[in-house]
Amino acid sequence: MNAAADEQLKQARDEFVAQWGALGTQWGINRTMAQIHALLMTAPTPQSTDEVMEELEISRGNAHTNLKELVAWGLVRIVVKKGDRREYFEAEKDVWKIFTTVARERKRREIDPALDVLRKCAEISEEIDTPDGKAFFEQMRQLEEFVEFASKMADRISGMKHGFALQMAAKLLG
Amino acid sequence: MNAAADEQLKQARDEFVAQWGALGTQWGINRTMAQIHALLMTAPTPQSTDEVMEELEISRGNAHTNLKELVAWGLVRIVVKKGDRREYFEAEKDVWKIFTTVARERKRREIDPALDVLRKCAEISEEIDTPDGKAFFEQMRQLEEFVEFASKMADRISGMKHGFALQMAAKLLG
DNA sequence: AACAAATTTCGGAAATTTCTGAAAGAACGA
DNA sequence: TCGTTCTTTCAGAAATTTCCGAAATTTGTT
Repeated sequence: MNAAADEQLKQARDEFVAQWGALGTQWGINRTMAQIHALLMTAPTPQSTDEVMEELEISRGNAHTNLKELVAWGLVRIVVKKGDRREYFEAEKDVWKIFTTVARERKRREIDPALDVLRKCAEISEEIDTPDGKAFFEQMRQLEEFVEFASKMADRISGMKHGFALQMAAKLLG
Repeated sequence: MNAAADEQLKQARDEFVAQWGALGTQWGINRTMAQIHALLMTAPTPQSTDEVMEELEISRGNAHTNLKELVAWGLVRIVVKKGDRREYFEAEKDVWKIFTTVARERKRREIDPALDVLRKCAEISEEIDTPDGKAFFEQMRQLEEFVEFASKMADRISGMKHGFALQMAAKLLG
């Protein structure tokens, strides 16, 4: 039978989960969350909290917190099976959807707060009537302008359908 | 006199440095590094290690390590003044250059390693001849394809001149 | 060479983040 | 209502990251 194949697959998935977790750290998201994401992206069926705990050898609290965090990001859905009170978790597998979701979320968490800071600093420095003051204001204004631009681009791109994005990219890369 | 204006400017800069530092944490880079970057981006002249230490109230070791890290990123240049043995540090202030530098560096640190992982996982799963094995391989392949695409886009965009990027963006946003 | 001034390194401390394990809180059925 | 099963929360422990301070090294001067 294909017990050998199953074993190989398990090894490959374990490798992916471990490495994806390590990458997650590099990206500023926590290892467990990245591991769970990798696990669910490659799971043939939705997984329960207990299955995730067992697979990754982590505590219930840890599994729970990170699963819910992934749900909050919009990368994972909760699935309920009838006749079963447990929640099961299923990851979005479409790469373009994953990308747009992450882009939207990172915009919200990284770009928007930066804009707030820059606007505030531009505002409080606008009136300073010295050369250094003007230079500071100008720097804030330029940063603000750029981040605003980035914000709009992020909205645009993450609103695109895959096909359209590809088409645009082809023009860019070709 | 403009002692009042100077005081206002100092407050505005301090605000920017503090907030930019806090944002840095969100972005997965360390607070001090982000603070130094903010400080240098808004400094009228290149600053010495001692000036940075004093301004941010941090140790010499910390200042040194993070200054050199910023230099390694390519966001800060070392400047030498004649008749002075000290090194001074000056940040790139052009927002487009900052952006392309960060884009290149993040590609190198985040995208390229992910590609390696995905290629390896695709390779070791290619031969697995079961439905789940094929599904796993296919998922790896799709992720790989997408990340490769992202990699090329990053190269393209970070190689652009500001004017050209704006032009392209106008088409996208307009 | 001897000294002074600056840079670099690094062991351990401090701060922050992440995780565990257990208790508390819901949801549901009997 | 009571018991069972699953979910959620959270205080303290563990792990990781960041930082300090001081010693070691390098660079340049006399």
